[in-house]
Amino acid sequence: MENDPNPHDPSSAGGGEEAKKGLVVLLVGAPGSGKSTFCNDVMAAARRPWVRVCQDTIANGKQGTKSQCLMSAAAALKDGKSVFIDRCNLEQEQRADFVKLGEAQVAVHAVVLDLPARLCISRSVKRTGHEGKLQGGKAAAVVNRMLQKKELPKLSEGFSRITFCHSENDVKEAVKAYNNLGPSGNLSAGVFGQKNKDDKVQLGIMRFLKKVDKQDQDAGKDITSDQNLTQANVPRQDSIGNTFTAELENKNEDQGSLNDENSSERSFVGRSSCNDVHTLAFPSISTSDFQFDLEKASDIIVDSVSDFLNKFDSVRLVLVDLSDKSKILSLVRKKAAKKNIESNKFFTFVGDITQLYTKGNFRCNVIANATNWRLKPGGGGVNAAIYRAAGDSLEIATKERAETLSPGNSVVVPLPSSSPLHLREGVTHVIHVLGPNMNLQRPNYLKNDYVEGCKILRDAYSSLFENFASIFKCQMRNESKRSSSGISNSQNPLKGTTGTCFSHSDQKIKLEGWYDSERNKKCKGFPFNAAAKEKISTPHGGHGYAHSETHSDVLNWDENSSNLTSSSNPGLEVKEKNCAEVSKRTWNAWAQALHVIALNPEKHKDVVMEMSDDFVVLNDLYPKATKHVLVLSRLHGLDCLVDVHKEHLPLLKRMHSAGLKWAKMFLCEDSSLIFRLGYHSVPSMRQLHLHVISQDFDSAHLKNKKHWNSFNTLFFRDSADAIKEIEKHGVATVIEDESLLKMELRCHRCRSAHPNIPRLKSHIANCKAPLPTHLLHNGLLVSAASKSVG
DNA sequence: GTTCTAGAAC
DNA sequence: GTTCTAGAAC
Repeated sequence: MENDPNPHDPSSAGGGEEAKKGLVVLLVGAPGSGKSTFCNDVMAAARRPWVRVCQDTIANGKQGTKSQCLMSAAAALKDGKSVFIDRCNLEQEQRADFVKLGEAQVAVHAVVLDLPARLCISRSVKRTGHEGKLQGGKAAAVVNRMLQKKELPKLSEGFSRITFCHSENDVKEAVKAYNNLGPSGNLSAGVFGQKNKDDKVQLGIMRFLKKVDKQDQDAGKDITSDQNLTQANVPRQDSIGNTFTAELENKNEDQGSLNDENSSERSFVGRSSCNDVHTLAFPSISTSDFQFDLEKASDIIVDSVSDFLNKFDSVRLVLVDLSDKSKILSLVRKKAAKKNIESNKFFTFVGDITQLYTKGNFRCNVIANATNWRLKPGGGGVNAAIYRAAGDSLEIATKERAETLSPGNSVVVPLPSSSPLHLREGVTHVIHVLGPNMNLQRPNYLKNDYVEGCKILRDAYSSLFENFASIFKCQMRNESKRSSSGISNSQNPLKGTTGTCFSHSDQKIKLEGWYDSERNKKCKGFPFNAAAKEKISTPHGGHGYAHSETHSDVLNWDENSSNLTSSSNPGLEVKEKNCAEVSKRTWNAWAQALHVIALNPEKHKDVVMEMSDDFVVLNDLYPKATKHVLVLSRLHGLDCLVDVHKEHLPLLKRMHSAGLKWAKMFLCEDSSLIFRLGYHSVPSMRQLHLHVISQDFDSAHLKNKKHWNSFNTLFFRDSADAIKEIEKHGVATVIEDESLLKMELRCHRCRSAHPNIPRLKSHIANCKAPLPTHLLHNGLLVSAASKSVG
């Protein structure tokens, strides 16, 4: 091979030892962007041997495959030549294997021919005799479709140099640079010529959100035009551009551009479409007048926000500060980025919390007030500003609910519709919250006791967020009762928590009355005292979400009875009914397959990998990941998780251990795998079965939204959590809301949203973000590093 | 659970 | 024209 000069290469004779150092240059551009012309122009007057690898001609002049291109390129490199990869390379996934050609021995460059779409289309439409047979009318549609998928290359993909060309002149300059490159020379590393990298990204999310005018999608338009976008779709952008600073730019620097789409969504949503999303704006608690340490406070904010957002979808939290030089905002931004907090759900905002809508065009239906223990107006800062802006009605409404507040607590006050803050800003509730005080001039001074201080600050944020949740939970329940069609998924922020009305404010606070009469009737009967403790073993009455385990210790929920459920809870009534339906459910013939195997495993030795008296292990017939096995209970009558009670705990633990053992065995074969063990809330197949599934989700059998969401929403109940809950309450919380299966498609690592399964799959194949902290920290994953779970 | 397919979306 | 989803049938 080494002595087989490539016929495409005019200078394949090679050079001395130095000339053996090749270079890989990936051209990136739509059809018609001039990739082949670029290669030809460089090669016509090159000072080093080049090979052009073109997929359209690689198979004896005909269209070939990607692997043929890879082989041809590798051979040329081995021969000491430099290689142009002349294919569109518009998506990261398409580029990845070519980048690997470098293997640290050879520099890999990208030249991006990012010319106007209109120009590419007109060239493609006009040309005849194109190598890839892409010409004429068909070309316009193809170019447009390809450009929609465009992901601009990043250095983090493995390129040492990226040159962006936006005009014919830029192209000429780039040709010249590569022309002049001597046999042993190299061009300096870095990104050159990039402009306005968000152009396409904004378009992407606009399309995703179906906000782009139909005509903009027509073939002849320059779809990268920023002007079109803003004029057509983002009215009033100017009025808010200066104040809205939802900027977590450092987040996931090395992830694919779809994550960038998420960043765009963050600001887009903030501008115009958060009216229908429950949004809480809150100031930093205790860091101003109460002089709490900013570093510690920012850690607590980020942790609390992260915990909360893990529990709910379609809700937003906004940390607000008046100053654009705010230290707390910048600390939180930095830490939120580091923690991979979902950037479309958590924002920072520079501005006046009482004028978010009128000055910032940013609608928040709930705002938090960092108040004083007497819940009185005045003092200064946020408290004074909110009382002033809300008028007397806030003071009156507050008095009706509570007289005082102790540190670490909060109280919800519905804002009368006559309040200027309600009328003008659309704020429906104010949540007063009191944090720890480190200022000796103020009451409850903690004398620099940061152990106690941090605990109280965590409690304060937990209480604040729980109270925020209680507002939309009660509203939703009411809506769902009013509407026979139920709650649409897009507006349902619940991630499956058991519906409860709760408050974390002081005992004397009046809890009824802040929601409307119908809800009131339902919620009034809810026990707020220790009596509820006895009812915790009520079937399906456990807490809603595994994360609350940690909170419950801190907040002593049993004492407050705030998150307990009982049969008087409307959310629970619905739930119990559903559970009854599930247990009585009839199973179709196709759903009996596992049941049949469980009862007679010896007749299915072809599929059964391990057999014991009470379970069998088998490969999932349609695995949704590289490794996906089922640990199948053999107990008759135990069909799904809602059937499981305390007496089944030994069985559940044995199944868990078996699952763990198989995961560890797979890890010995491939240490890069990571496993999760759990149950589907509502299984499709009869007979209790535990899924042991690797988190790559790399499988052709993973085909639709239901497949994805059944493993990546609260529909999937981690085995370790289920066991803990059954130990504690006698039953496991089961999220029977099937709308979970219809949720938007989000990457299980970085939480970026994707419009369809193929796009999601190509993203997850490359996403390097860590798995969610609640899985990592609660021992719910089995990896080579941990090799343990639960 | 899967397969098939009409029709929507691109 | 191709891709993708979602609902029906099994």
